[in-house]
Amino acid sequence: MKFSSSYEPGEYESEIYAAWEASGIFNPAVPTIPIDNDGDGIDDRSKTNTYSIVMPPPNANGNLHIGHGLTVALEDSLTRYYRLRGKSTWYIPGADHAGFETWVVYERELEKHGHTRFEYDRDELYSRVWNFVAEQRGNMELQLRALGASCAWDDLTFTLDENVIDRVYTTFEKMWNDGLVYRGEKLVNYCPKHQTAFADIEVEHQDEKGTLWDIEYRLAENTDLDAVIVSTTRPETLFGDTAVAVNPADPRYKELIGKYVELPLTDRKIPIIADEHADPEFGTGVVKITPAHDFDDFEVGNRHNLERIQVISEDGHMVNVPEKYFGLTTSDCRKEVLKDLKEQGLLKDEKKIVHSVAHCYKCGTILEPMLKEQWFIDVEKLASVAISHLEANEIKFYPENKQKVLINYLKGLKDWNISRQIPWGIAIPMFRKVDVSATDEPDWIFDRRTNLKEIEKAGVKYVRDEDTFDTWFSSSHWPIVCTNWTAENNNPYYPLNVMETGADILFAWVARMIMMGIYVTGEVPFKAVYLHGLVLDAEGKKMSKSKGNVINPMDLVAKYGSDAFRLGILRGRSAGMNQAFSENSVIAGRNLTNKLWNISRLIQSIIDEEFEDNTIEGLPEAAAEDERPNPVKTGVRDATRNGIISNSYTTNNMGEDWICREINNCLEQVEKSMRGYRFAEAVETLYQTIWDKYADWFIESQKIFKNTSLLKKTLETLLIALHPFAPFVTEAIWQNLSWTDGFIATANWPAKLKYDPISAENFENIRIIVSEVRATLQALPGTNNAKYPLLYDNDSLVAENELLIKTLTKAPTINSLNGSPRGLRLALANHEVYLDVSESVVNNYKEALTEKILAVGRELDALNARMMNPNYVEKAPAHLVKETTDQIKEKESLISRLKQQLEIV
RNA sequence: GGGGAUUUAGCUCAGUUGGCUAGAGCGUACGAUUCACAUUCGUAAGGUCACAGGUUCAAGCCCUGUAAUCCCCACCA
Repeated sequence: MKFSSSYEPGEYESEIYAAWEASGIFNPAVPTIPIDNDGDGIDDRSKTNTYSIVMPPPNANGNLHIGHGLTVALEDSLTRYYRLRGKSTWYIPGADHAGFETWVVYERELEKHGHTRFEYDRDELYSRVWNFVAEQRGNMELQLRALGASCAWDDLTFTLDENVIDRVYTTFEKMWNDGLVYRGEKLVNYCPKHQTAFADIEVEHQDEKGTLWDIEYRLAENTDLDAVIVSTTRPETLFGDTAVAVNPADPRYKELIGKYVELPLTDRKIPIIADEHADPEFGTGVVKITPAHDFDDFEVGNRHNLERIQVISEDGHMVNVPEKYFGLTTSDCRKEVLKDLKEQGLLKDEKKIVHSVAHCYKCGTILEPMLKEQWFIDVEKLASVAISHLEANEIKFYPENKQKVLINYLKGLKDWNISRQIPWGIAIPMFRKVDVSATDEPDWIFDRRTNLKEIEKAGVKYVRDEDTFDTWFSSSHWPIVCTNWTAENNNPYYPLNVMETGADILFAWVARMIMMGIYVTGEVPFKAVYLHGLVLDAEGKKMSKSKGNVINPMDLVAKYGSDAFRLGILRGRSAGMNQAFSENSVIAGRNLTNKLWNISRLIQSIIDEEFEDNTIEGLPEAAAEDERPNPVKTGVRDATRNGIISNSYTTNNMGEDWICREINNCLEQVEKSMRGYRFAEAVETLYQTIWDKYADWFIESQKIFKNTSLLKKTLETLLIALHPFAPFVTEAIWQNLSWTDGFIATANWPAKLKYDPISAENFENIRIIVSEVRATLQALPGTNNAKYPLLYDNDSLVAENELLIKTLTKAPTINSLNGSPRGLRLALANHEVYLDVSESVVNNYKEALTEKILAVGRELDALNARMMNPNYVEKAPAHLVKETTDQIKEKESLISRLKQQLEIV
């Protein structure tokens, strides 16, 4: 006996994964480079059936978290399903240099050792981080294997691989030539701690309590008013004020437009301008304008040609301010300014308010709007082309509504800042002219030689821009670089069949992949997008380190097995929804794997018994166990795909026909669910079929009538169907069964089973009878352990299945009454089955019987009411009306029988 | 301000062109048993499908409105 009494995932998982990997079955069957074997000049691969999917690359030096666990469960189920369906599947793994994330980790590391980034130059830092990542790398790859990800490891793409950088530079050059890249001085969100700018999308806004101060700005000339009051939450920025604005339609200040006010604490005079930005309803209706430190004011400044005075430096200290305040931090400066304003009587009021404040998503530092020269992508064209492809429904979205959400986002998209002031990333391939005398040469040139700090072209010297690309700029090329798309080859793996990723990066990543995919290849990069929501803790709360409710997927894998984790995390989950997750669902998954294991164990023992019987009768002995090729042990497998081995089978009784029907339904349901990306539904269907139908009814009935060919066939079918979701246990069983061959991972998806539908339907009656016997036994008062003989009268179905019914109900005996009823008649409309109990027991059951009659009566009333409605009879489909009529007959017959019973008592 | 979603059993969720006498897992209660599996088997309880209208022979599902919860984007001097 090779099957132990329970499934121990730890004994099989790593061995099985190693065997899969070594055998090469995870590599696509169709080459990923062009071929033309038939010599017709057309790439043969474009004629084949491919399925491609790329992994959103996990951080190269990190560990997988629960979201990765979900991603793998989803993507690998798809991959394995389509592999079984005969497609050449290519699941491409990746690793992310995770620019900013990794940089933050490394910078902390530097700090720990008493260093700062400013002690090193860019190239030095880059190679230091590279080594740091190299040392840490590999954990997450092992974890992906533990989760069963059937990806093509040879094709793993790292976001800093040469081909990635090459492709990114090619695109950037094209954009530069197309005029989609420009260098501009703009306000950007800037983290003073990390000293880098961010894209709008990386900024986290939080509502916070703050103070709104009213400050008096005195008029510099004589008018009706002596002064105006402005309100601000950031008094320290007043040194950067270059105007105050009023709304042109505001009658209160009409006369003041064009006049000047004295800027407090300075000797500057600034103009009063008219701009729509000033809201007459807000505060006094007068607003100070600080173009260098506020996004709205920046716009106002552009409209009125105002000077931009930067008063906060990149490391968060005051500059370009009166001596007294110079060099202070912004918060110290604020205190000083408020104190001084108060002394001069210019601070008029202060109010507590709640306003939203921009924070660094990594360190939480308040972001400073900072005036900087950066590289920007003009997104207008890219976005509008993307919108037209989206509106043509070239990409199917799961959930559907995200398509609209994405279009809405693209419509309002602003130019994209792609410059980052951190060394860990892909260098921006732009060089600035240093020789100012070379007036004919452009200020900036594109050049790929970013390994050099300085280059010379046509005798002119240029120095490299020190900035790196926003990681989303390079990762927007992900489907292109992972599939090795080129303009020359007609790559059958591009576009991807599906892009599966988190709904939270729809804008940051998916939107950009679509824009870039179309820009580079002319085609959308994937045919479908499946977005998963957040995995929340058991209480529905977001997981976070600070809350201490983080679930580590690897812990669950170690405890219950990889399959249990996958089944558990898929359960009850649907596209785009944030959903709770608890260990319980993993336990349910573990129980299923164990159930399946034990089903297989039983079936194998039945096969073994038959085999022994046959050998006794002198049939030729099968190959000894040891001679059977075991790919898990040898790491080698037959190159041919497996067929289903047990193709010859027949059904011999109703239970067998019934299970064939149920398995067919299950297969159909799974196929349908997978087409619609309804993973939870597929898992649910398999769970029900394997447990409630196969084990509880079919296997139980097979304890009486053994049909080994059908047992083999049905077990294989269910194993294969479950394989995409529970790859390890199904493979472990497959390898342990005596008659299977090769890997289940490359088996063929099962065909529908043949069966007799009438016979299958009859088995439902048996199930109804058995269930009624069990329920009645439970309901009989005071008869907990009692077993009663079964009696029946004039019932051919029961007569033919005496043994089966007796076994399933655990009745001591079952006999025909031959026309003289006794005992308790069961509540069955079409069958006469009795429990052989004494009159006193029946008497005790009277109450339950009455209740039952009432219940059936209520159902009957509802049905009758339906039929009384002439509109129903007239308008409802005929088959429904007939169904109702039949049900009425059945209920009536049941009631009359139960009433008879009651009368007898 | 703009956009998107959710609300079904104690909990987590299914319920796909309306046919439902509303399902599952977990949990609960009662019972069983050593025979593939106690990671088991059997039985049961538990729901005015958020609320109010409407359309329809028929509404959990479609329409209108209301409430609660949540997310994203923009803005908040």
